[in-house]
Amino acid sequence: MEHRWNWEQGSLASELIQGLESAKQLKSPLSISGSPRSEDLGKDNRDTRDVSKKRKMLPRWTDQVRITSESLLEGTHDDGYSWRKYGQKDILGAKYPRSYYRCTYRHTQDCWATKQVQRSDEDPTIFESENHSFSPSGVLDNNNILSSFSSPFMSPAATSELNYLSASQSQTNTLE
DNA sequence: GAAATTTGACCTCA
DNA sequence: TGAGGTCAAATTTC
Repeated sequence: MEHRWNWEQGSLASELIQGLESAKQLKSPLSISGSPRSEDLGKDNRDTRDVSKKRKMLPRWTDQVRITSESLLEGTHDDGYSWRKYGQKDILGAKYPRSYYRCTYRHTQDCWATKQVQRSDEDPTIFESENHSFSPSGVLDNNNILSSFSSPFMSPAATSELNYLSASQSQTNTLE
């Protein structure tokens, strides 16, 4: 895992800058510190019942990225995780389904990170990614924070979404 | 044949 | 009780 980070940190740094620029342009609620959203923290704090059955416990944060033809040409970026899709759901009020991804090495490397990718209704070129990452000890790992924060969008997850987007756009073009 | 994705069912929570 | 999140069998891809 660590070797992967070293291998990628150069490109990740530029990705981070790009992501921040995109976030500024989008006026997204993205926090520079990559902290979990306050509303979610509040929700988690309220939930002090049966610990074993708790859901939505992991620290999480969202990021938004506009997918452009340029970013497509740049190829895929890896965020340090290998993501595997485990579900997709139609979300009430959302135009596009939400996809659910988890770390491929969940069992072999105790990697319990998950993320959700949701296309924006207003702008289908924007993908909102919500990351839930933590180390097995329950303490956030710095690499996890940075890697998930910096470039979660062109991993296989986003690539898959892009394929979907491309297909949708092709259909739209055909219909027009 | 192994790994990844799809998708319907099931579970949990508000 | 409905919506969101996860599981797991079936299917697809490499």
